[in-house]
Amino acid sequence: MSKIKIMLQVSYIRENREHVLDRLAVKNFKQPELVDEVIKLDEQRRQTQNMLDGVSAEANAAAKQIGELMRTGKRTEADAIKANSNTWKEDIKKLGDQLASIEQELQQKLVLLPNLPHTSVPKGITPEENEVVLENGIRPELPATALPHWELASKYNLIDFELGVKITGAGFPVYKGKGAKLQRALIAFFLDEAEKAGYSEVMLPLLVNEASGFGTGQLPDKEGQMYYVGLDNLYLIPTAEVPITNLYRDVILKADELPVKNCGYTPCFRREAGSYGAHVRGLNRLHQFDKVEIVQVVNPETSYEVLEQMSTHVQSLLQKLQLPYRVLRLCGGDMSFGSALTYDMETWSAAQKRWLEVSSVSNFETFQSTRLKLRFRNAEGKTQLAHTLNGSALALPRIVATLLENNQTERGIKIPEVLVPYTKFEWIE
RNA sequence: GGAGAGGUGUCUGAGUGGUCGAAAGAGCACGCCUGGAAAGUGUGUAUACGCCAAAAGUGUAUCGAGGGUUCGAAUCCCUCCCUCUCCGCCA
Repeated sequence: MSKIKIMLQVSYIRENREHVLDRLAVKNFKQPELVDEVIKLDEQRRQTQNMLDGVSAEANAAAKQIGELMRTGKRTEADAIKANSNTWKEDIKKLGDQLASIEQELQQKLVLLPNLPHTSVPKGITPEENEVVLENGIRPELPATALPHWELASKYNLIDFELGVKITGAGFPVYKGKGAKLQRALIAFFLDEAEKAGYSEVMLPLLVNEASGFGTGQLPDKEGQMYYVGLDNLYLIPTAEVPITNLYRDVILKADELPVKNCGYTPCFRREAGSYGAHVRGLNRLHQFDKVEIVQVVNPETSYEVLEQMSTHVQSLLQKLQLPYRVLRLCGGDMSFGSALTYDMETWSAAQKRWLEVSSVSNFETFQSTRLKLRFRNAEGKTQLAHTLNGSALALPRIVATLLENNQTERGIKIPEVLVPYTKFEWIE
């Protein structure tokens, strides 16, 4: 297993110490002292390498000389130089070990540093401090007899949660009849829309290796959130982001290959350890769910523009489904470890009377590309880290939840027009 | 699961101890040739980390990973990982 090194960002930290500290504070980062520790270790690293390089250069030159002398038969002179070799060897070994352990320590600290938030990220710690960017659509007023989606699911025989418990456990629903068809319709609809927006579809492995987990930042940070297949040392993907983005691990793209735009449908598996209670009923929080993901690899100059485009795309889906939604700009404390700026899209669940997160669109800037070693050749012909972005477009369960709840009528549940060509039925009765 | 083969640069592929960061070809880039293209032809074409204000330059490391032998390792030895082929099983 090759070690994933993320040294690429060290020089940035060294040269922008104040800015790094300033940004980390917005993310409410608890160990700012790590920054100075990293800078100090990097200093030691460079010193040590300098010494090591010097000794190695001497030893290399001597070895070359010995070769020359041996060829011309001057054995005595060769032996004289050989006498020095032990000292070099010891020094090289010693300095090499030292360098390795410094690098390892540096590496361990570096992975503890979250990505720096963008300047537009609001300060804040709790979800309540997220900034509402916009709200769109009309929240339906339902009669008092309106049912939450889990009751609708059972009334119309769409989803069987108990059967899922029997065959697997809680959080693994069984979709039946029109419930199953609705899943398939949504997946096809989302993929078609993504394709129209220029994303090319990929179908992917649902299990990934350790290197992939590190590449997108799930490891080591969120190890406990992934299902792990110990026998083969593989992880079930928590999102298609992982296999899609890792397609570009260890890749140097040509400038004209950017932007890379991919979409993919996969089931997603999340252990969701520790989240139980009133808010996880029905489809609100699952261990397995379906999602269409969009991913872009772009030139850093355009990444924020692209983030807006992706946000617009996700919103267009919600508009077409006629679901009331709002867009949040996450505050520093609520953002994920690797993100520089995240928009969350939430739909209004009219029976539960609360907002449900259905998408999260993020710009990771170079956080992932550093780990992935994902670069492109810029106009000057030099390699440069690309920016990566991804977003859900969309995750199904909460869409289904709001769709069932908001569209319930006395006759049954009305399917949004855009979906009818996919479901081939207009009503769930 | 059993047996065998193998992992070299963007790719194919040579290389069994020094002159090897690595032949040759393909691809790609730029130039010449051409009315234009093809063909032909010339040149260039890995990455990271140091040193240097920077460019130029230069040092070090990297031939799956790690360790060992040696003055010197792509090449020899050990361990691990991965891929392929055949057999078995199988959607």
